[in-house]
Amino acid sequence: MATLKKIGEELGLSVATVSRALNGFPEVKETTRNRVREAADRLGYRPNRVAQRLVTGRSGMVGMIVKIKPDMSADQTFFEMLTGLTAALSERETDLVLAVDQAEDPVLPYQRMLERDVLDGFILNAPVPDDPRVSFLQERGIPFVLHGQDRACPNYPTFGIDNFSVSTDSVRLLAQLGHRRIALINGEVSAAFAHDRLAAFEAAMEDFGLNKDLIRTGASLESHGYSQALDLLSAATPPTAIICASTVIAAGAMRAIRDRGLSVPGDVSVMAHDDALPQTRAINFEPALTVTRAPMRDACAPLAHMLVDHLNGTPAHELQVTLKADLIIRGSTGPAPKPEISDGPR
Amino acid sequence: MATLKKIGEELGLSVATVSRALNGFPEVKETTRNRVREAADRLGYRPNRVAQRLVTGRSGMVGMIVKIKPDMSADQTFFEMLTGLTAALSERETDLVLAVDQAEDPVLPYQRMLERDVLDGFILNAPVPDDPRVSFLQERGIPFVLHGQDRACPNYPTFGIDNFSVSTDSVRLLAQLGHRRIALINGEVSAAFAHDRLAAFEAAMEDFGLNKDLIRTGASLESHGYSQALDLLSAATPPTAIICASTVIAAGAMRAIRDRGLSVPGDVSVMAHDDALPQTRAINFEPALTVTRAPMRDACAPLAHMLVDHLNGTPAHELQVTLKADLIIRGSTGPAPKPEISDGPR
DNA sequence: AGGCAAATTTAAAACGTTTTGAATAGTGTT
DNA sequence: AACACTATTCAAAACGTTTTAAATTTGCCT
Repeated sequence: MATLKKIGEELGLSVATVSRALNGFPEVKETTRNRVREAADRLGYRPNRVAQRLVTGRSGMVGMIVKIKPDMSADQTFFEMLTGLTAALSERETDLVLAVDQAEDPVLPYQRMLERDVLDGFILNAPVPDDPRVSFLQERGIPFVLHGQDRACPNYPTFGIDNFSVSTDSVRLLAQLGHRRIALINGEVSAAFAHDRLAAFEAAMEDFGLNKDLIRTGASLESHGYSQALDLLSAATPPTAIICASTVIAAGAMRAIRDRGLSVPGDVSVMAHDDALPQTRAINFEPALTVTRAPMRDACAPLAHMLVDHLNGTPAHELQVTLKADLIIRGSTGPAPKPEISDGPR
Repeated sequence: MATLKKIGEELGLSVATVSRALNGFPEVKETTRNRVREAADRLGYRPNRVAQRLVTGRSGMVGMIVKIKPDMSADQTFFEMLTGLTAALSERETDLVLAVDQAEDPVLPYQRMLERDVLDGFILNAPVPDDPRVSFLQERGIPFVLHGQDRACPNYPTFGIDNFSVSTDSVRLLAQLGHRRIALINGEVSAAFAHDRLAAFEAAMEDFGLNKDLIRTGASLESHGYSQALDLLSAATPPTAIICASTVIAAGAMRAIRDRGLSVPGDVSVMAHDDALPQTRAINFEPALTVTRAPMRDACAPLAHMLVDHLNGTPAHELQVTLKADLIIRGSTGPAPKPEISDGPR
């Protein structure tokens, strides 16, 4: 293995100069820098990361803890995230150390990982409102970046989408199409994103003077979408439009609508939020699904770079990105069916 | 952070003694060792892994590359493996660095990972016959452990199951039950395990003087099991027993048998090899599935420990384990139906 | 008490890098 | 030719550990 010393001996230079030459310090003469670069290339020099880390006090590793479900499966997006994160982190000379969490206590695996290891920081995902992991890591001063959002004005880096606008845009679109009875089939409200979308849905419905009583919550499963939609449609005043928290739920909802002998969008408009799950593509729906869209995979690179930037000293308040979701109108939404007499407020 | 130096100053000892005391060297006096241990506990000492690695020349990280399918999903067992591996590796103070492989060239991701990083070794899984990754890593002297088997007499650590006995045991069981027409619905023969099971199936059938022409190969999918079984059963001389490469395939095969109006095991016996996939449990079949069994999860700890042992100098030939699969007889296998006239060799 | 071996401890080197403070080389001015 | 800069390079310390070789202490025997 070529080392700085070897390059120095080769050229009659000190290690200090060689180090600075390669790291782009301004005080080294250009001709020297070129000689050093040439020698480094020729000898196949690669900096010893372990030595770098010893002196800089950093480990070059960040942690992420995957929560798995009892059936040992994980989120559909997990591999996409993993791919994107490792790729982006490797650009910054950073490794991703993974652990799997089966514990009840959400902070325990983080605690264990900190004890065992020299991790520079964490990537946190799938936050719940007032996430205990956030306070845990903040108390100990461990840097992290949160995927999603938890508090309104956090003092830590976050990257997420504006879940309020997801609901607001959806409601506005449907209201403008003349829908009055708009249902929401939400995800688990224990998740922060669902919590925010619910609050925004209620607020938007109120803004438009609409009843906000058609709300269902549960897991992001096809079967949940199916059963909840079926239930909504069999009520005395069924919805004419359904907003689904995910394309998976939308798939179930559309199946329920068809089973009731109704059509999309003739009788019921359907839309969803689209995280771009590889298995359930909104474009492949029949008719193609109208969505608010913010692909999970777009979050990988920003998350990685924000965390490394934060480790390098960029203050948290410069590292807070909230993306607005795109609104993509396709065939699954249309004008509300002709209003019935009993529709309006009495 | 407490360091060796700090503990030494606290007790009036040199760092060398403190180091040796904590690492269990025999030449340090017991009373001293206890004083050091007490001080280390009291000060919350944790060895700086980066410093340890600098001096030992090891990084304390091993790599594993996950191959994902185009739909961004991975093997069903992946999370189970991940859980088991990280747990076992952490016992040996080793981290698992994960990368995701989407490349065509199987060695490219390994090359990239080696360039970028200071990895001590690799865990290789899902080998193909004459796996190019094996020769690649061997050429460069990178230690690794292979999950599964590739060659008959490898000179590297391996942990796998005896796929020959999987087929032999299955064929013997069915032959002893009087079956003459035994089919094999195999996995992709590109995988080493399927290749071995096929070879052993053919050999075993020959040993029993049976025709070995009822062989199908393909992906480990329910739909593959279904279509292949359906096809086999509609032949002129359908099988009376089907050996499936996995429980997933068996699920499809059993569905096909029922769709043909046949019963298990009355008309057709079904058995499979069981890697203990969490989603498809042999015990939950109706009737419960007879299997050769070797849970994937049992491989995690051995793989981890074998790799670390190998890194610590244990020679490869002491690190080669081939487990025999258990044969678990349940309700899906039974005596062959009454033989027809045309059965025997003419 | 003196001597010798064994038991225990120590100082120092090593790993490869970054960084501090000092030294040298180069340039232009008087 | 001496001076004052600035530009460039260097030696050495530091990070925290392991390990080698040497030094010290201890115990035992005469």
